[in-house]
Amino acid sequence: MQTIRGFRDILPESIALWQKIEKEAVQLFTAFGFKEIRIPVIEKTQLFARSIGEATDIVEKEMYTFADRKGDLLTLRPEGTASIVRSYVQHKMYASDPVRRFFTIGPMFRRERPQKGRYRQFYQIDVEVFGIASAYMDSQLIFMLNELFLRLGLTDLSAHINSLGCQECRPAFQTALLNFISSKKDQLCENCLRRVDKNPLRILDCKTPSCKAALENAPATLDHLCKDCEDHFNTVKTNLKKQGVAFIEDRSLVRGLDYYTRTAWEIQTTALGAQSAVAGGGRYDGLVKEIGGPATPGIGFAIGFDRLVEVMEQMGNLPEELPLDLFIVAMGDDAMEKCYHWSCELNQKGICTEMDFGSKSMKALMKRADKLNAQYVLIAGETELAQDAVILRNMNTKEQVTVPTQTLISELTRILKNNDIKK
RNA sequence: GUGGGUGUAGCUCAGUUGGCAGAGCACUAGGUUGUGGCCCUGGGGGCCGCGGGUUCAAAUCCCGUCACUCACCCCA
Repeated sequence: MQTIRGFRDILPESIALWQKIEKEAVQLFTAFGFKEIRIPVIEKTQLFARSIGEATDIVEKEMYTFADRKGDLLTLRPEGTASIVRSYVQHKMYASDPVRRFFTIGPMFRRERPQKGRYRQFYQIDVEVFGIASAYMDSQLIFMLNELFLRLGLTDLSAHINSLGCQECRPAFQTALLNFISSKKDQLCENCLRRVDKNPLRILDCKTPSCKAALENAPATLDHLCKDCEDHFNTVKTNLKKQGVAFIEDRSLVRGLDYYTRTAWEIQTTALGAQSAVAGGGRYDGLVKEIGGPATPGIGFAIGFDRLVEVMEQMGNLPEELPLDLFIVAMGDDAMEKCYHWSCELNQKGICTEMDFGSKSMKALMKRADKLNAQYVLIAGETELAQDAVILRNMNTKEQVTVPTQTLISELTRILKNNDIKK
């Protein structure tokens, strides 16, 4: 038996890094006023189809969709935004306070062909803001994301930003784009020809060389922004510049979800082969209304947790494994029983202690202590126990002291708590 | 969905022209009666991915299949 294709176990060896990233993210987001929200991993298919867009790759061919026993069409969430918007609307959060800042962390599912940095179950750290239309929110989110990467020690990432316009300016832009494309149709790939009717914006994002060449001088959303969108985008850029957040204005950045408006961005890396995006986001001012709420601006981003972990692993940026405070070597049945109780008591006091419950030779037990990187070893032998004492060995200095059993716990607590501070 | 690469011990990998299934690391026991790392000696471990075919004989050649992996596509 093994995991199904594209799914994987995250084993204890790599968990420390996941926890470190999660801790930094939660701390930072909390400082910016974000609250955690937890949402289901399954929703009605319709939710994703409506929000992400019927003609997108995600909805057309990547979703895990199935009928439950009653026949309802359900889908394993391919992204987090739709569910959070649904939650915002369902609980009528706009009524008591339309301004909300959320984050959530969890698995997403897309049935794509797996490769480096791409899995069918992958994790996202998701951030969403409702009720704030100002460009200051856009720049603040990008600033916050940038700050997280800095804290994690990531430097060779680049932020790509673009503006996709809004309901006002997009129709005119689409007309201009379609006009341009109609003269280049013979140079477009099959996919793009399909997109002409369904979602022409996506053609700009095509990586096929012939398409890229044909679209070199294609109109960009940036050249067709209405006054409001232009002001908005300028404010975002000005803020970022003043804050020292480096970015690249990328006119071809479109993104594969239909709900984006105005600012869209992506944080890219070269460390993951073809999978360049470590994080991506954008504004979605029409989505809340689309899902049945009042017109409410929204903006958010998602971080590819797995990819972030991989980038950091590649940089060798790994948290140190915590050493074991104490390993207990018990020789004989009487010693075993006494040690068992000491061991549990120390565990209760938060001292990382382990012992072996089998009857092994002392040499084997010492070897195990060494393997576990134990800082101290408590040796409970018959000779010492006969005098109500045990030996405490410092594994680094090889110093050994005899400790009376009466004061054992207090003595160990003292020594090992000091040890903790040193770490 | 399409294409390339790879599947042999827990891990990393050798395996010649088709001829007994191998190494290093890890594990385990001992050398040292009760003291770790280094060293030495022994031991356990294998459906050679799976199924079929060719052959006296297949890890090796052929066909199929599955998995992993990288890339296209798309995205986190």
